[in-house]
Amino acid sequence: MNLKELAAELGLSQTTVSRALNGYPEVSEATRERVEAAARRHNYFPNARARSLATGRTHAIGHVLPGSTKHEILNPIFGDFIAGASEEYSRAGYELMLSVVRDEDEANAYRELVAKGTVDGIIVHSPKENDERIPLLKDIGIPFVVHGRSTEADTDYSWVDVNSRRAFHQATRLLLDLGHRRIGLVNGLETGDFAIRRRDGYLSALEEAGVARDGDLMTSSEMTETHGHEAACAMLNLPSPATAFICSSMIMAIGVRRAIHDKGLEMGRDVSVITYDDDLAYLRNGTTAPIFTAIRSSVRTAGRQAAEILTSHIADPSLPPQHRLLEAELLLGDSTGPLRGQET
Amino acid sequence: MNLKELAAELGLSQTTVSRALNGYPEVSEATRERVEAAARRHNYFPNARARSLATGRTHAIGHVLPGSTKHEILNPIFGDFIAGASEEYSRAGYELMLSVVRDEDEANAYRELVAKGTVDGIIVHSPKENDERIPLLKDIGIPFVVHGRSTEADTDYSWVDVNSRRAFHQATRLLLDLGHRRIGLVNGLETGDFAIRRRDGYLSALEEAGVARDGDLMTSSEMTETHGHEAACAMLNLPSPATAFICSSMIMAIGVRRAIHDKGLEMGRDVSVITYDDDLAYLRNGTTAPIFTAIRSSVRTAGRQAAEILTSHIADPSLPPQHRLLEAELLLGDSTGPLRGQET
DNA sequence: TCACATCTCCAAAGCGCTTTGGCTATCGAT
DNA sequence: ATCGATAGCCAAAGCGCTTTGGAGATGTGA
Repeated sequence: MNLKELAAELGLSQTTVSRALNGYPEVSEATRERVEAAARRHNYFPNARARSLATGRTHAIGHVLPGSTKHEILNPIFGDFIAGASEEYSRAGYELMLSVVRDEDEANAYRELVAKGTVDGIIVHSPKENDERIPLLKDIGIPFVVHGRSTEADTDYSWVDVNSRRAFHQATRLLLDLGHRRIGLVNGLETGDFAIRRRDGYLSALEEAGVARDGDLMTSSEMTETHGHEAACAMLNLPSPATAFICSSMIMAIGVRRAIHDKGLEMGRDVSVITYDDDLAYLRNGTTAPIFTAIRSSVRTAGRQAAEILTSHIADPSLPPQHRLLEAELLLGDSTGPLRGQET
Repeated sequence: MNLKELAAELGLSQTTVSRALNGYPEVSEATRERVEAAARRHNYFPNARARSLATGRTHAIGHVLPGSTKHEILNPIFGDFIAGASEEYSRAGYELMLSVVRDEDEANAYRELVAKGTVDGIIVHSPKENDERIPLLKDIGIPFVVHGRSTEADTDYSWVDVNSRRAFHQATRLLLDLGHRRIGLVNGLETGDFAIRRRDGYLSALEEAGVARDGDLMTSSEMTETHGHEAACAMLNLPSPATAFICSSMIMAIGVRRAIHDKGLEMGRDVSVITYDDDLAYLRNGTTAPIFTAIRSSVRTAGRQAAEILTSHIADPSLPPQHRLLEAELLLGDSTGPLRGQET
């Protein structure tokens, strides 16, 4: 069933039917109702491609992710992020187009997406330091929102990000206050901009406390359970072992916990752990009380907010870039305690 | 830059330019090269909406997921599944459209997707027992592939699935052979069809061994770490406690492992654990040797295969439904051992 | 030289919608 | 009775592409 057929059946012109369904005022209430009833009856929906050809708007948002190569892993927070974004998309009537692209093709992927006219806006995932995609998208001139920020980018653009510098500063500070001096940082890949901010927060807290940094207590790798385990094992076997850890994700923290157990130690009593917690639906940090002491910020919320900013910019391209800096909350769980030996 | 402009610049008709770019034979090699060079130079890509309006094909695949409500969690395997599917999509020139839909809207979502003409085919995720979406999609008449199967559906349709009945049978059998009789099943929600098959495999192995089923040793819940932990705690505290566990996902197994440690026991020595392993990129079961004894099947492979079937059906709708039954492999790790007490 | 393929290209229609620029009928005001 | 405004509708153009049905140029064999 298409517009022409529907109009024919109603004995109306296509113009009138179209206007009736799109809520234009120059059609009487009576015929509007008649049209709407017929549309429902025939399960009529205007063809999206035809509509977007006519209007020039696609009502679709592109999400481009790196990760089709074997070596790249698909970020596990992505699921929750789009779940949040989808809340806004379904409200505002947008579709979500997903492209998983090899890193080296990414710039082309954006150009192509825009040239082909498949999307009205783009969400940029996991920006790198001084990410070249930002000037590229500015150049192309399509609305976009970055999940995270790219330091040193000198242009202004919209982003949604967590104040992870502050969060990691705060977490490190807590461990320092508990007496810990050998604090291991189990970070994600420091090609990602957010990982760099986290490290900065960690380092600045150490510096404030007059604790020297130690390269042996800092690792950076893909955020998997096994990497967390390996990193913690190494740090626990140092001549002067780590007594506390800060992890960049729950999954890594789980690996760290395993390393602590392997060593015959107990988390919270012998070794303290604080983890960053994206509040993922399938990886909750305890149901009632938190298990890990954690710096938490919902990535689902971030997704929703990014989508909100983007749809508002598509609706009104003259809007200035918007920023949302989400503050993570520090939740005390059972995985932290005072430095052992100090209490005796 | 659009076709008209490009044609004007080349002094050719739109027809010729279009044919040149689409590889039709009725254009000379010389002009084809000239056209292709100009297209590259101007970064020209045919507008996808216009093309699909003209051809009737959208070159897009729809993935519909339940999960926009607070209570539903987005399946964490989804990321890897689409990473696999995307390999095929980018090869075959398809886009991926994602809809996250509330459960009650799902039937409508499919109808709308098709009526709007936004996709050429659909991948159905997490089918339920006797899922009504299958007859619905057959009725609508759009190519689709189901990830998983829906038992008792009397119609034939394309699917990709793991032989999880056999896998769970085999895993249970191994534990029985090791002497275990109190084997806990920590299953996913048994509204999902795959969870039912897994339970069936577990039960049939028990029955073959003449071991009576025990409701206290079987749980079914969302596949989260905390649910795994809770389930295992309860089963370890039974008057006649579990001595072994079979888990439906790595994440649950991690929760089970935590419960075992909480109890002061050691996994592999005191209590055995076998887990199902989707081979997720961010949750590898060890890098070199497996940590958990596991039944493994790559969900990324499943995604790729589902996409392959779907694109082939779109290319030739007369093809009969296709099925891929993937066999999981049982990998021995350190989490299993003979029943304690029997060895003495 | 002519008839007939064969190459290479083109004009125009059409995909299903929105939107511009009318046109007609009605009604209140003059 | 006339005029202008307004409400309600419509015909047709146009979005950017593909594809049908030729048309002209060139080559081939009789």
